[in-house]
Amino acid sequence: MAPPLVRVRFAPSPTGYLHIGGVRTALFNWLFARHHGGEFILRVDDTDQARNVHEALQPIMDGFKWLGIDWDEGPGMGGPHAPYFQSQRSDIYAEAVKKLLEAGHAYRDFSKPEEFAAERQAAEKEKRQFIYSRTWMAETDEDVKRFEAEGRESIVRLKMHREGKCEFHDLVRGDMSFEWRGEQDHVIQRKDGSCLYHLTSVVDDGAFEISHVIRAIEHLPNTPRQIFIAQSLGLELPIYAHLPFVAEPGSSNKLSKRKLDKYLKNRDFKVLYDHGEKIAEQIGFSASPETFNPVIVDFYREIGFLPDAIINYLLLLGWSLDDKTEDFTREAMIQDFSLDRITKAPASFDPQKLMSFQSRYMWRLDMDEKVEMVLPYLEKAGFAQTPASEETRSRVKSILEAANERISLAGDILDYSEFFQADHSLEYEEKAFRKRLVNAEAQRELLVKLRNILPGVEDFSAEHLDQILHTFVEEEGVGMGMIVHAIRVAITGKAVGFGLFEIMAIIGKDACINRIDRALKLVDQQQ
RNA sequence: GGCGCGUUCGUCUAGUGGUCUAGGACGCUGGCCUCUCACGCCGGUAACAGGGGUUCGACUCCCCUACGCGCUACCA
Repeated sequence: MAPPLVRVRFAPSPTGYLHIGGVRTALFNWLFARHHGGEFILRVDDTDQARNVHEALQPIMDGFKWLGIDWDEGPGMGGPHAPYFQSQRSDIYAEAVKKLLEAGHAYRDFSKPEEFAAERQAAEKEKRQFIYSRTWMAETDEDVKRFEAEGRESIVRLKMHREGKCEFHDLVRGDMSFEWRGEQDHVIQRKDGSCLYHLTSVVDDGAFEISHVIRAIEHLPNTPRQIFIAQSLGLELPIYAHLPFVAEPGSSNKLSKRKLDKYLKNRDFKVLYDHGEKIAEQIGFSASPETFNPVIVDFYREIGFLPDAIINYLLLLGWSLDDKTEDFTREAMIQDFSLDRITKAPASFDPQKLMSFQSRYMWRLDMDEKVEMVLPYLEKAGFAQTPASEETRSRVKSILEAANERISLAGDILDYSEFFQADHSLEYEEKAFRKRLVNAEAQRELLVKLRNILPGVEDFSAEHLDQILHTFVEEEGVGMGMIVHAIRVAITGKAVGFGLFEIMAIIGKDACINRIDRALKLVDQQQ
């Protein structure tokens, strides 16, 4: 059976984390494949990895799975072109090098690193373009013997064209043209026999029958040398599409994991990070910058983001359908995606806009889904048993209904810990306590009066409490504001929150009374 | 240095020679709603990097400059 017309790949290095920019690249590949009914392949670029590949790959695969980006071939999936780890494909690369050597498109180079470097430096000093003299190029067996007799060791270099142009069409950039003479005789094989990126990448793209290479723009200048390799090997050229990179918030520098400290100086970025850190602290997650960092996908999963929100946001980072559509379901984005609507300029990562997608997606969730999302946070923070009791679930549901748009991240449920704390251990915000109770004698008196009618309230529902409170203020001849704040602070410890009647109903009659009594007692003690 | 890519509101973007006194979204902001906060609603702010062409007409085409970024590795 003929392979499908579209086969694309994403080739991560096993670094131990999934970078948000990488996700965007993978997403575009994935969408392109799904749109065309093609295949998306994951290949592991581990040619240069000393570390434990399996361990370093797991977070990347977990990240993709969480985001709903699935691959048709690759680690964990197998496929007709296995293995999908470059570290296990050395023989294939060695074979390709041999072929290149035999055809005269590559040569053994016996230069010593310092000799080569000296040539380069000389060129730089004279401000002329460096082109290797090929002094130590060995093309015959005699050459090899001679150089080896000198005790030299060899690597393999590409014997690049030195005239003419490399022309190709890029689906995002248009027609591209590079002078061949601008290319170096790149090394493709080290003296220990291991091969370098350009070689392995091209060989695998060929072997996997990759139809379209969709990757970040930093690879654009690499394309001529890769085309050279592919042509020299007699491979069919893939179609290229180079994506703009994802930039730092408010800058055109490429987003990098290493610069967290710097990003934290950006206000919006810091807000996001602090929001996450607050949640992480409460669930006892140790926030190491290696994994807990807004350029890494794990960060978002840990604090309760929705994969769909992240994907939707990333989709619009360098791509748009028209001048207004912003919300895309998976089906819609697969349906509408096309490479020709990709932007050419770098797109900077905007934490605020990401957050606005997240909020919208969160609000739209069904109540049951929301409860399930939020429960693990309460469990980790010690506010609920695992598994949560029916009582806890129904309380959580009430809170979520009342809190409504106030919860954007699943971890935000921890902002409402007052509903899970014991009456005697509730903490009061000092400022609110002073303003609404200690320094508010009239309000306090009203609070005492109200407290005394609460025991007689049979129906403690929000609707009924609404009535009771309104009747109360009417009879007292005061505004609602005179009583609401005092109650809120007394029973939640906080100055702000959602509707007071809902709060009272959720906390319940006994607890409300207990908390009011306790608050009043604390006021006495302070005076 | 050489080569390449890019440049519309603070940010993501729409715009492919006249419909652009440049549209949408996020943000910011004024007001309304209101028991606080949030939501919601109504309104506001704000951009074609600069200079030359081409053209009756340029955000759109060409050239130059500036700025940013990338490649120029026995990294990927």
